[in-house]
Amino acid sequence: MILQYAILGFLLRSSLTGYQLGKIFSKSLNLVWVASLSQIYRELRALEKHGLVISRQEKQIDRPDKVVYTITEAGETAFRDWLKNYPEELFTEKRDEFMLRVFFGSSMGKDELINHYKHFIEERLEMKKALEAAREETDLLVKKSKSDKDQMTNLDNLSTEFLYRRASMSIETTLHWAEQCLVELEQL
Amino acid sequence: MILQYAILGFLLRSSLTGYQLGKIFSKSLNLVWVASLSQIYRELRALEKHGLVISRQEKQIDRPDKVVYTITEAGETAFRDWLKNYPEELFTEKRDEFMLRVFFGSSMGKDELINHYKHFIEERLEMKKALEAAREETDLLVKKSKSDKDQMTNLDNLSTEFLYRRASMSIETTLHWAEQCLVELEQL
DNA sequence: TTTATCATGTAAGTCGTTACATGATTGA
DNA sequence: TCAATCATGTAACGACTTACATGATAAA
Repeated sequence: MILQYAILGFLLRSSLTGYQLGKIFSKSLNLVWVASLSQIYRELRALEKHGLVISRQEKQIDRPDKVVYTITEAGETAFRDWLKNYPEELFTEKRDEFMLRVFFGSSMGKDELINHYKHFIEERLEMKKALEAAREETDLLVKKSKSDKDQMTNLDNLSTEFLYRRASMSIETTLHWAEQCLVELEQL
Repeated sequence: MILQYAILGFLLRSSLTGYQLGKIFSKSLNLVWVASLSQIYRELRALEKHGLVISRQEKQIDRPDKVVYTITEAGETAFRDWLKNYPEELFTEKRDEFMLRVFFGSSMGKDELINHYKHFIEERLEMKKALEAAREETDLLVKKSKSDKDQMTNLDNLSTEFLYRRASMSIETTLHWAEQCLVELEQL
């Protein structure tokens, strides 16, 4: 289960509660791998059953007690093994409702199809803005926490940059595609 | 359930068995929406329970009997309703193992990460070839079945063309991205 | 001779979402 | 005062995959 490795990857950096993991997922990994809280809680229990993480209860006065999970040596080994070996088959989901609608486009009228493309383009433009905002935010964080010399010299920041770049390029391409489709449809 | 609408969309063109639907899915819709046979059989039964399709048994001597499904008027209405309304939220899955690995790239060594990118690029190149082959095949089919005048003048062929174009542009962008990442990694 | 195709399905299990439950604190 | 956040989970359901089962024919 890939989600388990993602959790281990975060726990390798620091011990965390399920709730904190949920936050981290939605903030840093939302473009790449979505995970709901209840999923995270379940996988944490599964990981503990297999001895890849251990938990300890922490009492709190003002808030409910929390369960902090720490990666074990076995967990670190499992994570590193997974990470270093390129898999025979990469997990990539491909279920795209918009493309399905385009596929059945001839069952729509031309105007309906055009309407679909316009909506789609609007959405991508908003996604583009949201992505740029998120990117600037992480840039600020990096600048705050690192000296100028360190910037972009380590794998961590470079990988984050690559990730944003891919998301951005992907949206840009999709926009070009949709706009071109729209032009050709309207010429019809 | 979106899969049900996809099934209805095919049944609108002609009556089919579950097995035939499975073939059609893997041949024409594999880029867009994957569906396993057992899923298709189940959804066909669900559709029949709701009166959107009807089945009839057909006896065969040489082969096992088959169950042919036909769309009903209610089914056609349901499909057209779904198709004409752009949804508040498009279903798009985003769980990408490679990006997850890139995200945790700093937990790998630089060489391992480079190795990952090289594998990834290899795979995309193969996907590109496979896509071009599939495209030529459908082009041939279209030329066989249609006169020159009809070509690219109807929504059906145009939508198919759009679909391939998107897949092709997407692979191309991914390739550029990965190659650029590789260059920057190796400069490090 | 073995593999692929035709044709149907069941069963078990995994993965994922949504709803429910509790209850204090903090900010608008 | 209301919503949001912190913090933990359970329960139920829905979607999807994989393995199993059967058994004929035709092509490599």
